[in-house]
Amino acid sequence: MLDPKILRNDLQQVAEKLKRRNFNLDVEQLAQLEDKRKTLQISTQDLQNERNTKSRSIGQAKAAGKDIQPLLDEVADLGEKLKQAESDLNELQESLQEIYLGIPNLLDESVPDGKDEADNVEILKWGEPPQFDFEAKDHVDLGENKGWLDFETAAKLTGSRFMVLSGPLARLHRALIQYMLDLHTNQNGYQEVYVPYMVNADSLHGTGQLPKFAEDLFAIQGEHEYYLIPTAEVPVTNIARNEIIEDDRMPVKYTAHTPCFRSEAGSYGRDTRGLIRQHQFEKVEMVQLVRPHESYQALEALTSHAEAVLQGLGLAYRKVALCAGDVGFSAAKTYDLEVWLPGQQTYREISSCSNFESFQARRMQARWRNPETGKPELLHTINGSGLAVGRTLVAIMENFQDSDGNIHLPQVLHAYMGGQAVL
RNA sequence: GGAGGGCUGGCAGAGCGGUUGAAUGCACUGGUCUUGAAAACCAGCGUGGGUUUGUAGCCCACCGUGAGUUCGAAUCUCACGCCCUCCGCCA
Repeated sequence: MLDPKILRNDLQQVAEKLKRRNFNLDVEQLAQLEDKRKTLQISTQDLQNERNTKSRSIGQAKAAGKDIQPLLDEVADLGEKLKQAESDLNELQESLQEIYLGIPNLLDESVPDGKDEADNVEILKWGEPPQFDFEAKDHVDLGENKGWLDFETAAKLTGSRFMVLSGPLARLHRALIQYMLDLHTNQNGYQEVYVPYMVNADSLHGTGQLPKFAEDLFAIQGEHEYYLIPTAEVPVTNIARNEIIEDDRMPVKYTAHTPCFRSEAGSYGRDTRGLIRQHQFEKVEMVQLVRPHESYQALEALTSHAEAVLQGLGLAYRKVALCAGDVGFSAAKTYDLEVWLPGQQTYREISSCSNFESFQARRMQARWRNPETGKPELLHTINGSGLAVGRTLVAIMENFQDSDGNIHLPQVLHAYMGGQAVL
């Protein structure tokens, strides 16, 4: 959520900035509602003041043993008027809130202009895409030929966009998770956390998935209104919801491995082959809660932590800055890391690292105590994948295949595979 | 699933329906004292919002959440949520 104050004071300017993301803010409507809110709030508070004052005088009169009937007559119709005013104000504030919750974050000035992912700007390339003297297979062929990757059984068990891994591939999948967590905890200074895979609606409002993106989520049927997490970002970031973090604990750096569940409602035709786009996938996530003036520096650091995973695995990738039209709803700035996939002859997203500034923190009321003022202030939230495990598995299979369809594992994984170097 | 108990400021913990936004203690901040520190003493110390050029003043709201009773609710009623204890079941 944006700061309501800037929406009031610089509405025109905010609308101008939002145009960069192709978001049209109805300035006229907002200004009108805001105007109404102001008068209504003032009159309501005046009535409340009147009620408080008169009630107090009734109490005093009663204590003094005076007749309070005349005073009671005086406030006879006040209750009705006040009730009406309060409910009008409430209604108005709710509709304002609804509008506010639907407004995306303002972009950082460094975000390049652009309409969609085609306009994203490449920042750097790392590593060389491998050259094969044979026709490179994609991960589906490689996995199915070995009998380790099975979409048909998954379809029987559940439906489309699920997979069954078996044998060495299932182990490699697990090994990747261990490798990533160890890297982040041992070298990058993160604390590992284990969190629920189901969350309530408040948490999803906090990080911005609700109310706007409900169709992307799986909701649980039953007595509780719970949702399967679409990313660990939701439970991990919400650890700070309604909390005030003391300065000596800042910055807070969490990493977590969780499954992620996405309905992929809006992408029926895309990536139907393989395990690039599944309803259920594993991800190792990094989340940082930082002091506001340090957030952009932290975004660079966090992105480099994700890059370290790719570098450790020896996978060629590029780093792109998302353009204005492609940055997600809650983010102010996002870097994507895209790994080279020989099977597709292209770079594909494997990590997304974003600075949300105070956008999520305001929704969550996640604050830190600024030692300079002694006051609680909204903190900034940063997160990024480090990495998407399923896609990392794809990258390993496709980049390190040989002409016989064997997979040669990067050195750092050998220990996690019990010494095995080739699958 | 059954039976109880509880949710008050950073923490602990009071609170007859009427100047209670809330005693007291701890913690914290400033000051006095001290060579310095501690102790002692004095003072300050919640959050959000409105108005406003305003970190001034004034006003409003907030004692788990939401409704209700009342001129007036932290205090009474109802519903829900969460926590704790005991019994049952269970990885």
